[in-house]
Amino acid sequence: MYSHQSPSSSHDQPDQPDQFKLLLNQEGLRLTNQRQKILEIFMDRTKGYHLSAEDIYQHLSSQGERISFSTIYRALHILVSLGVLREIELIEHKKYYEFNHPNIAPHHHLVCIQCGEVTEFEEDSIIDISHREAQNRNFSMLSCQFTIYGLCSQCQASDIW
Amino acid sequence: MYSHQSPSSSHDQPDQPDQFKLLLNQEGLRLTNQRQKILEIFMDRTKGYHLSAEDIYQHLSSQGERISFSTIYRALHILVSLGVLREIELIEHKKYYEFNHPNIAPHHHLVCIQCGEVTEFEEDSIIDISHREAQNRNFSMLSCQFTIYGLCSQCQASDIW
DNA sequence: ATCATATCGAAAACGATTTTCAATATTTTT
DNA sequence: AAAAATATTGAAAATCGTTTTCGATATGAT
Repeated sequence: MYSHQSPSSSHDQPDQPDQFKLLLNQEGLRLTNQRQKILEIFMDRTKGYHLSAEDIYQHLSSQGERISFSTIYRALHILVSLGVLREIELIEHKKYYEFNHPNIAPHHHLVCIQCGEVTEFEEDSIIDISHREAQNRNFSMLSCQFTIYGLCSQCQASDIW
Repeated sequence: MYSHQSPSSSHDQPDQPDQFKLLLNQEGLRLTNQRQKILEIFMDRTKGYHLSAEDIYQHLSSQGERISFSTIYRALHILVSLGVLREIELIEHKKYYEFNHPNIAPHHHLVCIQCGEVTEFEEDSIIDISHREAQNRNFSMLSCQFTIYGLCSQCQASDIW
């Protein structure tokens, strides 16, 4: 079981885990051990920006943490609904999640269909276009996804066709 | 080889089925009955622009045609690889196909996440942006997909939240 | 403590798609 | 026109990422 006195209560600095706890509690949800571990992975940018459920499972397993896919998927859904994560589908049939830092501008993706490398780019006009097109049709826009598929320079070089 | 006197040779106007046959034959493939039926659906625009495998199955079934999903999926893949159809993923985990009329400019989609209504729009700057971003990163662009998700005017009205 | 509720993991279910495989159809070769 | 080679078919099983079910467990509130 977890310790009674939260490890963060001894700090002065506002503690991110506590913020997440609050967010979850507001919805009657709990910041469990597993959910905390998942959040830690997203906050550690060295582990990648775009993580799939599989990636998370691998990360935690390699640290010796035992977690089930059901728990991972459930946590991801919750975190998306709370606005903590953003869900994107870079490869068909596979969802990726990224930390939804509110200060970070919305961005779009370039995907290499060979090696799977993902690069981001920002482009304000995309959002402008989206808004304009949505308005033209009396749509209320909720989100948009713009993805460019191609071959990265390395994969272009290694391809002989 | 193919029939000696092609049924279209009596026409002056070039016959589309024969063009498809040619296209397929060039790859050692055959324009079978089932493939022809599928093509007919796409050419009849009153049946919708964006069709899923399920849609095609329903259309053919309602006409009394018997066809299996395996055949539909196989045909769709072939037609995409030949450039006859274009594949898009408007809803997660579900692919739609549209006739890839070469004279029609590339277009993008607005999807109502409530009722599923799909509207198209053209916007040349999307392609321009794609090319620019791809070049910036030494990507060779193969395709891009831009989709705006939101609520259509009707679904906005019927929603009380 | 006790009760209500949230969460967990394992395993089964899902849904769209893909593959396998034996039977059938079409084309090409004789 | 038969035989041989090849492509296509449908039914059923397999995939794959994801979701749900369910009984066991953990947490939070009274």
